[in-house]
Amino acid sequence: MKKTATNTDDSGSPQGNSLCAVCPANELNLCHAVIKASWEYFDRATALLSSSVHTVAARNNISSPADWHDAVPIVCRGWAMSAVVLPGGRRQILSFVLPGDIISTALLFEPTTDRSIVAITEVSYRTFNRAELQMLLSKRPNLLVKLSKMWIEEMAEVAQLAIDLGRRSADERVARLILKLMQRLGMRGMVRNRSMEFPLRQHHIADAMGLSPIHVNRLLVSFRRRGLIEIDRGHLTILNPIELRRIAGL
Amino acid sequence: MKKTATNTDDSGSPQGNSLCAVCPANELNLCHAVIKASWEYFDRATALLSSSVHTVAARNNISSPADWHDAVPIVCRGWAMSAVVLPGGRRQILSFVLPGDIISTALLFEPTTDRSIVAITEVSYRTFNRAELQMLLSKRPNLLVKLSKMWIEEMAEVAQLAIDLGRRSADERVARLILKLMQRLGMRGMVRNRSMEFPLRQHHIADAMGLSPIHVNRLLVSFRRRGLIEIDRGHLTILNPIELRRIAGL
DNA sequence: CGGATAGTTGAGTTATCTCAAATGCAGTGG
DNA sequence: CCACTGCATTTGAGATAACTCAACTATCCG
Repeated sequence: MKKTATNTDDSGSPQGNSLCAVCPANELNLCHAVIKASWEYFDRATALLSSSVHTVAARNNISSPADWHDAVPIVCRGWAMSAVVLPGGRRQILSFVLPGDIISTALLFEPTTDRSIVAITEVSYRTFNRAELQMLLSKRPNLLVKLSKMWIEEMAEVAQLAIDLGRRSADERVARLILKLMQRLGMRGMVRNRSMEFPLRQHHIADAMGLSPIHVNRLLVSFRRRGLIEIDRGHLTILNPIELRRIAGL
Repeated sequence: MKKTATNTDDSGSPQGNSLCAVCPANELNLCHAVIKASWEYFDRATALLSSSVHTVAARNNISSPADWHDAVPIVCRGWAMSAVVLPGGRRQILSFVLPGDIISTALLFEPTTDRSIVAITEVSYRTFNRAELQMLLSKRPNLLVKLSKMWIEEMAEVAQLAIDLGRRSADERVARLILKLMQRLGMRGMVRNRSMEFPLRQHHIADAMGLSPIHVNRLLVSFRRRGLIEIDRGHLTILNPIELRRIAGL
């Protein structure tokens, strides 16, 4: 657990090729944390906070349901997932955590969570002291408004998941997942030519969308045969966005 | 839209047989709002707020996705549901709103929501002025902590729904729904002898649990045949809680 | 009585799952 | 360089949970 004293990288706007204030240059390829409006504020503010950086190998746990967190973790690099494990080996992935995402907004207020956070790729994340963050929140009412928006958005995403799982077909779900991920990565400037990094295994898609991995396989094969997408060496390209959106019901 | 000026019913503690500070005696059979810790505070505070009472007949909309809300509604009496309608007539119920529930925590901060709120029974609800409520929040840091807990709980419920829909069998889901509703009503003192008011139609259960109404029917018939529950004239009784919990996976 | 809403039951269909086995691929160690 | 292991993907075959359609019954309410 290396600890960096204070973040000295507070160089200007986070857009374009500038680096994220949350992550020093040598740790981060792109700046993502800005994608949510709220983060503009955090970005400026976090330079004043103490934080520490951690790296976790693919497949390793970042946090378990029992763990106690005195710090709030934010992902700088890599993909993670937030999931719940049920008896019988069943698992439901509740969200994929992309660079710039706070791992769970609830951790801003509570030191524990009932979810497992697992790294999908190698993940670097930075943790901030909760007490300091809360202090910051109480001092700046603006921040609170932004936080509430962030929270509402997080809630809307889980609700959307419930809707997908409850009332949409397998095709629809998988198409939506792909489109959503591309949209989220797009906001981070991590999409080029409708192509994105795609480290998910088929069983991740299955556990996220409430399907069996075998069925996910057949769906993906079918999507490829129909010329909708292409998956190649960890990258996914959308070949026919119009048709894919139609299937997704958008 | 009748409007009552100020709530004059601020009589003592909300426990026991006393009446809820939020709802005057003649509108409410029992006091429920206290079940969440946060409401203890609201109860005392809301006597100072202006509010108005509305009544809506069963099946009628309380709010539509497009509606603009300057006020935050809280249910005093009756059951409602919060749902999203999809193309193709599909519908996902995201939560049942019971007496004492704020209709959606998000409405504290945002004037619109993407959900339909529909009365299941006749519903009385009271709306509070958002600006005043927010003022109150900013003045009392304690309230904010309570609010965050409330919010985390709401998030956990939606997440639990997603888990149920994604990774649990139909039996499991329906058993869990029944147990959860009884637990929630129990906290409000609305359960006697494992029996509760149960105004849900089978299609409500279906839309909440991502099933077809016919399948729900067969499940309920089977539950009854197995001596697990009894449904009679709008009341549901759990006859064999141990077995029902086993099916629910608890 | 009639009309609306809800519940029940049967029969047949289908989306999705489970089990099983084959293939490919990437890393490891001799 | 090869055998070996671990993981992911693919494909087949059969099972089943849940769905759809359709008809019948019950209940409520004006």
